[in-house]
Amino acid sequence: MPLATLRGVRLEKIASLRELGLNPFPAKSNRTHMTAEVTGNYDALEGQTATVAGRLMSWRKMGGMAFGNVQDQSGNMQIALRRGEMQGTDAAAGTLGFENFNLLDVGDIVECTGKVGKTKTGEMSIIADSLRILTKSLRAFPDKHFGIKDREIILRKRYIDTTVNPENRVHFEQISQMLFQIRRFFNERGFLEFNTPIIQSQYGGGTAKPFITHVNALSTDMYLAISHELYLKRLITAGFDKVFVIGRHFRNEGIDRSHHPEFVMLETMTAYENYEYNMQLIEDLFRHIATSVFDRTVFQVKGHEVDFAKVWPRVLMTDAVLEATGIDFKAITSVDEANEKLASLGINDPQPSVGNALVRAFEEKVEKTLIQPTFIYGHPIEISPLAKPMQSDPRYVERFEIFIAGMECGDNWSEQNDPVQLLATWKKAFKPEDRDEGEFHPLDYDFVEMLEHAMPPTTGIGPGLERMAMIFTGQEDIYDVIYFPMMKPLLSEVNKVIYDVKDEEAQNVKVDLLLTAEEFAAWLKQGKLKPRGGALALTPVETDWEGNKLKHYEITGLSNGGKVTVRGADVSVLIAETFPGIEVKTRPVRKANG
RNA sequence: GGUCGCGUAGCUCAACUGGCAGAGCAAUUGACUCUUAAUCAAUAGGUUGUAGGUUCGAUUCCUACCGCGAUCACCA
Repeated sequence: MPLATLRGVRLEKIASLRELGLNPFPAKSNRTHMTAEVTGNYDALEGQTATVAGRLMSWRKMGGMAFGNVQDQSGNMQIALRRGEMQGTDAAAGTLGFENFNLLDVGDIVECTGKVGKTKTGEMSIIADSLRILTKSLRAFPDKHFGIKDREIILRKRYIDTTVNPENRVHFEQISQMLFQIRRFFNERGFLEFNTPIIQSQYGGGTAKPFITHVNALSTDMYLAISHELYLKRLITAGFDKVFVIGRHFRNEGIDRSHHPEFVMLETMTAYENYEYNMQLIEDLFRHIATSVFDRTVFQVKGHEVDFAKVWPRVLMTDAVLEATGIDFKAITSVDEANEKLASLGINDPQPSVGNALVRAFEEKVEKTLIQPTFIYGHPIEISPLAKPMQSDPRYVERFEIFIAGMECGDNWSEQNDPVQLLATWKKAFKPEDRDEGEFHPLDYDFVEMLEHAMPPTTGIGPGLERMAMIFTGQEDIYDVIYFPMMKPLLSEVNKVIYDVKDEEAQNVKVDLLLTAEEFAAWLKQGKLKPRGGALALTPVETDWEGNKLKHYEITGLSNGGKVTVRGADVSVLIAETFPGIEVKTRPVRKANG
């Protein structure tokens, strides 16, 4: 039967319930017990009256007897209903009698009151005195035996998956517990939790492509946070010596099994300590989560057994590379020599500095071999503009990263608090054309001014919570530790029919259009594309495809609500001619890979 | 963004080399007072992701688009 027909049957049942005087969507339940409370305290509750409520997950009716299973947050238990021994349909009490059970469907939210008891087969059940429908469902859940396997449905409509397959709820509950235990861990150590801005006028504290947004009230472009670190440092200067944020981060970059554009990172700042303090702090944090949430220290991560009880080795990056490749980057003094050594490792990708070459060699030859939790420290200063140089060798900085099962799980350093040095490093690294390209963030003079008021010696850690969750819950895809992962918007054809969505309206749901210059001109002429507001944003994009430079234009603010990409010709003149009054904001040329 | 793969009933899956699109569950109707993937009988359910093309004939072959996945690049 088509979905729309199945739904029509349910709508008719709702009408029938109303004819019987029953409200298919009452406001309140009379629940007295969770299902796990009943099954867990059966001996104490046997014979007593209890009311459970939840989703009806299965339904077995046979003449004068019926059995169902009710699922709530705590678990699932059976309800047993017998004709003649339970209340009939009663508008005043809101109860549904046996004679109207054809109006009940699997998937409905129900409430059942009765005696706690066992059926003849010995299953703990509520022997029903009465049944109420608390919410009538309009759509059928997937088959309870085969469940839901379509990856797209699992990701787009996770509520279906975690209802039909309750075992998939478990690791999300554990992730919630992890958040609680992280807060407890830091609170117990005297840290204060702050909220820092997500919409920031400058993005800083890392190198990443930002999401750009616009604040109408201030008529200015702003950025979604790529990091919260610069705000934590302002708090340190303000005299809050131990602070942390569980912050949402947004990076407009690639998506894969360990990267998601929106993610959560724990960031801390501790004054009057250096990076060595943090090594101990994060080691303790992992151990605390392992024992408090999971009650063990050994975990299976990507097929490896990882033990968080052991002391984590601390290895200099140069030593790690030396051991793996025989190349001692400490002894290398010129870029050319470093690149020759790289080439000898089969890495034909010349780097701009000795430090970059070291990191390249490390990523290629060492990173994936680090299975047990390991600290790699002493990063080259070229890639660490915010960290303090090591006293023993100023080519390297007081910084460490954590690797577990070949995955980077945190980046941490002693913070550079010399404002003159920092500004010099920034100015050297910053190139205006790299702005918004993820190469380096813009110069933040407000931050430098803050440092000039003296920020005490400080250190911070920044483990990504999704990766931590993947390690502890055994998930190998970041999409499985994010309940609502990012998906392209989609309005299904069947929903267009059911909800009577007109094509023009549906077009608002579609995001991107790809048009040739001729098509674009035609669409403008036909009035298919019109500005939504008073301004349009135009971004020229230059694509380098095997040496051929191609150019296209991305326009946002036209009536389809998404991005219009036009190939082949400069459209700014055409737009200006078609909409004389419109303000066209031309953004800098963006470079993309072919 | 590149490359490769996938998309069939509400769900899980069939359909050989291009030849009448099928089954189980769910749904509807009926039987059944201890079932738990309840059982039994009957009925109904499809624009094969969308739009084109090739062909006497397309779920199958071709093109474009939409969505998802894998992988590479960038990044954490």
